[in-house]
Amino acid sequence: MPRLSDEKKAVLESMTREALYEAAVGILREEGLQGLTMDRLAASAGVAKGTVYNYFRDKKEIVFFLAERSMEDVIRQVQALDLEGRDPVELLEESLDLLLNHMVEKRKTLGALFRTLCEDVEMREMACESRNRRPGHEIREKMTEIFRKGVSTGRFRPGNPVMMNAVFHATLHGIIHEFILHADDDADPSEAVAAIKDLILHGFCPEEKKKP
Amino acid sequence: MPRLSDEKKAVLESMTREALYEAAVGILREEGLQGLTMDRLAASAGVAKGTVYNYFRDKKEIVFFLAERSMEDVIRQVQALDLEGRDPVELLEESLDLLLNHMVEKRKTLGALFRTLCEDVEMREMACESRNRRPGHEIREKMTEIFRKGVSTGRFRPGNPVMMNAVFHATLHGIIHEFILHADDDADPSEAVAAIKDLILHGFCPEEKKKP
Amino acid sequence: MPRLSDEKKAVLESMTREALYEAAVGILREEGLQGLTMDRLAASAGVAKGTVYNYFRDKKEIVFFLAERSMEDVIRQVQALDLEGRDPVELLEESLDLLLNHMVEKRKTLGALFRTLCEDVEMREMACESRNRRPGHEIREKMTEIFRKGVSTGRFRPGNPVMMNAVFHATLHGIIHEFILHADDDADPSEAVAAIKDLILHGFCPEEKKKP
Amino acid sequence: MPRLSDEKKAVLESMTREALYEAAVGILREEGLQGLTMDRLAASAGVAKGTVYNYFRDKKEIVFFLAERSMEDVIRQVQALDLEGRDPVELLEESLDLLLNHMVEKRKTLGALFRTLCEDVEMREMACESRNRRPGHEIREKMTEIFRKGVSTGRFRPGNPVMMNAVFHATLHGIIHEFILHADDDADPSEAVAAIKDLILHGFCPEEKKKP
DNA sequence: GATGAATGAGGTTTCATTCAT
DNA sequence: GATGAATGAAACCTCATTCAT
Repeated sequence: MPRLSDEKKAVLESMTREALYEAAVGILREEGLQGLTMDRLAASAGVAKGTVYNYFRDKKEIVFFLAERSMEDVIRQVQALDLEGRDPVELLEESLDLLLNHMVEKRKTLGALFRTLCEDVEMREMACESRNRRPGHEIREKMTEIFRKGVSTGRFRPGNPVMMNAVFHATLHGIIHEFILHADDDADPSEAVAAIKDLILHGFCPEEKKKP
Repeated sequence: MPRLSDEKKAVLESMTREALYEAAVGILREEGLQGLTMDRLAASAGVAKGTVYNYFRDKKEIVFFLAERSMEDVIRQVQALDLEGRDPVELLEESLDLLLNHMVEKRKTLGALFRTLCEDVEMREMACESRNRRPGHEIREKMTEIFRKGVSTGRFRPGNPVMMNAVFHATLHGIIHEFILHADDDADPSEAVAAIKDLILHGFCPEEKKKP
Repeated sequence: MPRLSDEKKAVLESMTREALYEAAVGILREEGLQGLTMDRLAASAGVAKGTVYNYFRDKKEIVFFLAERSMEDVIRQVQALDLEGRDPVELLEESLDLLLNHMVEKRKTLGALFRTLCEDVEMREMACESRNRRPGHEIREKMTEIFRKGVSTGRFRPGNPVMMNAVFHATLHGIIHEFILHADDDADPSEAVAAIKDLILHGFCPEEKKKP
Repeated sequence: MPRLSDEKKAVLESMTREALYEAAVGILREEGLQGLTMDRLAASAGVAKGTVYNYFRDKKEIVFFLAERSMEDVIRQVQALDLEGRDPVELLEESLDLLLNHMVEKRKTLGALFRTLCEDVEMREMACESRNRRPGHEIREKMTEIFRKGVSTGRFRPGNPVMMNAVFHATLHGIIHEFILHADDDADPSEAVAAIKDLILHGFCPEEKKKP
């Protein structure tokens, strides 16, 4: 019967992990990154301080986990995009939609995470150590492909696809900070989203017909 | 007699302020935001810790001062732009040049400042309390005018000028974080700057002739 | 049937005890006393943390066990010395050889143990509670006999044998700390050993002929 | 009038230092090294925790300070010994008297300190980094001179003076631990002291006439 | 009996701010 | 107005021990 026991354990463990995730996200939303202390996190998740350290080596690992966890969905969605035989402009628009929706939904969490990731020197180095640890790198890679295709097929303006991709992400990054984060919680972000799409699509793709 | 004494005082005071500014910027550049403690600031400026508190109520005020001080130049430059009888597209490009140059020059300082300003909940509220306290608001206002003109004259794409302005600043903000901050100190940012200009100008202004 | 089962149990239990001993000694050797945490001990011995507590009430008991276990050999050897009809000087030298050899071999372990035993107030009291719990007390008792004989036969200098014995052990104790412990791992301790023997033998036994 | 002010400050500072020293010694005496936490030290000295860190960078520095401070007297005394034209045996006895008296007086403090110094890996390295930082090194150096003289003049037994010196100090070290520390607080240590002197003097100096 | 996740008291250190001189 | 020692809240992290499975 060890099978059952193991399963139970796994379930319990994942429950605690989940509780920690939820608690952390909640704190970020309400009090910002400064409120995310180990004490508060433990209390908010309903576990002892030491327990948190059974799940994460240190605070940095928690932020990493949060980052990865809160991007899981959108990473899957972007990765699921089939590039073959598709118009790069359409692909850019589709992925932009995915990303913007995701950002609107998780604005607070993402905002806090990006800031943490940028802020902490050690953490930035950790993230850059291996390309693969940088949260969201999968998205960047997929998008690079789209930019490459768009440029090579002439559907995008000429330019270095890698640089365009970087500018693209920088823009999204800025949007999170400046825009969504500062907006009132209840404000309808749809107008802003439209303006951003406009900038990006016109900015990268030459005139002609875009999705009306 | 009191007249002269007052002047002396003012001069001395402004010298200390200046020393504090220089010291703070130096620390930010070398050690990042985390290194900016009151102890280090005072020591680096060559004054006592208590003296810092004679000039600034608390740490937040210092960061505010830094923000304002390090944008003074570019604010003046942007404000000096004469909008009358000029082509909005040209104006957009000119101001973009001003802003990007400024950003490249002061990347480290600005990066640290923006992050602080975003991060701290209290500080954000303080900044929003009165429109006028938000550092750089003068630039935002001037740029809004440009966007308004561009849209109304048809030189820019149709849209809400206020929203476009916000997207514009968000993009610049993102650029600072993602781009300039992460780049190696010695990396030549000119290619990135070009890509950004491309995005912005094409993104906001309809095809036709742009500055070659 | 129960007989066999009991035996099995005993064997298993002693195996675990042995594993714990080996693991503890290994940790002491490599990382010093600070590395000896219950977590590391359990992991290193290949058992669960809780299991350790089935074998030892608490951490202090482990250190006690280590102390006793690592002196077992030398205790047996010293106890095996036949005092009857022997020259006390010879006996002193023989037992000194035994003890010094032992110390050189197990310097790291013994060093860590002695320090722990000295340090912890509770533990010291526990050790003194009953004479019999003090690790190595058998050696002390045997040596007292030798000193008694040596003094009463005039082969040793006059003095209180108990006090001489205490000084003798204190010296050995100091040697472990200062000498063997600090020496490089590869250093040849033979010169030091010779110097110690010299001090002890000349110090306790009046001139004449010693083992050349 | 800055002169007076500076003096006052110096006095105040040295008073706090003194208070910290006294408090630390008191804690060591009563609760052993484990009781010496920053919290307790601060409370016991009547200052805030942060204040302790204004005087010592970290805990290790405190222990170092204690070590140096509690050996100051005896270091001065030993250094004051005039080696010229004196009998090495007499010198050995005199310095031994100084050291033993000192040890009897400060047994608890010294015991705790030696143990700390031995125990902490980092600290041991710190002490050994430069010969000069090892507390008490002045004594060791002076004594080496005595041993050198004693051996070269034939007043001591033949042998490597450096090694003899090391054995000498190891013995004293062991004495502190085993002997004085374990003895009841009220016990008269004079008999023990006599036994130690006997061991050392006979151990290092060949028969003949010693101080009666 | 074995397991190892949970516990939480306790440790060290940092740093913005105050205030007597 | 300048000074900087004192403050103490608050942060992160460790680890011996317990206990439900």
